[in-house]
Amino acid sequence: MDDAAPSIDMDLVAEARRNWIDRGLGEVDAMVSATSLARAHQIALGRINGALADFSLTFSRYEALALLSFARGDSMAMARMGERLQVHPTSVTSTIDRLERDGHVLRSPHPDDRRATLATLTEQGRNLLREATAALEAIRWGMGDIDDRDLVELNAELANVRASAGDSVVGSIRTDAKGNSNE
Amino acid sequence: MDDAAPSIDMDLVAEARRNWIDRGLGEVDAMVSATSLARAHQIALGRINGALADFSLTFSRYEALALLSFARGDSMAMARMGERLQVHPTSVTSTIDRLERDGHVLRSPHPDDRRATLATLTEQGRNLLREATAALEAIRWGMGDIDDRDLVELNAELANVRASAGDSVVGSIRTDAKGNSNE
DNA sequence: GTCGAATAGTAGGACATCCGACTATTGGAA
DNA sequence: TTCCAATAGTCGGATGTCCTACTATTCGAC
Repeated sequence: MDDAAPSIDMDLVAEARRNWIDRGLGEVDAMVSATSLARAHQIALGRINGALADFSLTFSRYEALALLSFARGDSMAMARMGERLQVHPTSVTSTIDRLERDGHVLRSPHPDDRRATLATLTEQGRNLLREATAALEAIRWGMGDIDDRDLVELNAELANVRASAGDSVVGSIRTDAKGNSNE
Repeated sequence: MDDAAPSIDMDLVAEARRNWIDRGLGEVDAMVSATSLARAHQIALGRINGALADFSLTFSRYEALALLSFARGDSMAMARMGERLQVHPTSVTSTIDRLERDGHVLRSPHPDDRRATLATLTEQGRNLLREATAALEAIRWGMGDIDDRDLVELNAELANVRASAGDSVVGSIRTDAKGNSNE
């Protein structure tokens, strides 16, 4: 399981930890967490984008397609997409621009609010989404060979981070650190 | 502890999980992990960059400064920086460009290899790094109010992801899921 | 009803990141 | 010694993300 940048024969996170301790700096566990989180994200995202490259998609665009596919009529106002995807309105504009350029999405005026614009999944976009989803499943969404039990534990730990930011977190209620939650 | 984008009163990860199950799609735990990982990273990075904005720094530039501060002579060849930071050579060029522009780093020819360029921390860069580090400690590197025990558990779970990518992982050796490892 | 605050979308700019291509230099093989 | 592959750094281009600013529209207060 090697990918996402050839790894040096050294634990970069442990290296950072040692350097920090040597300097007598504080919040070492938090520093290590932030570092690990960034690296793990880089790894997973790299794998995901690698798999999606075969479809000329990126994770951002894939997420937008998936979101639309779950909406009534396969369409949604762009502002609402930004809320769901937790990105800035200008990022939605950018994402929809490219999806529309490639024929996966269509823009249309909102019937009840002339300020709003509806983004609608096209038939082509729906088909692409189906194929891309299969590809992501095939690579287990970039989570490597980690078994489901560990994934559930990981989710529980990550839920702490999300909860600390005020995110509503349900379903992943902290358990006995054995990972037997998720309704 | 609210920040990093006002949270909707709904667990977006749990929402995704439900949609996935409703469609009968597979690898749900992996999908949830990838989604949680992305969100947690977004939260932590947002807090970190928010704190660093007071110093006109970004996390990328901060990491480069910190890396140089750990090197002999506060300097390092750019290619080696790319290896340590796990980023593309062009990203190092970009990062050093801005750090040099702001007077935090200096470029100089490598004494033994005329192809290479050494990046060296300036006195100003060293001082800025010290202040920025204090600011990051103050916000616990974006990890919110999560206690150290949970952070160690989180690190252990994230180590699985890093290890799955071939990263050398030591120090964070999996424990009894109680988080009492780290050498 | 009218007017100002709030909302929706976009343009322009700054950053970070990757990729491919290109120049300069190094180093090992023939 | 010569020559080609590998390495170091940069440039240009594509994406994604955020911020600020601006236009258009909606909506609530007065």
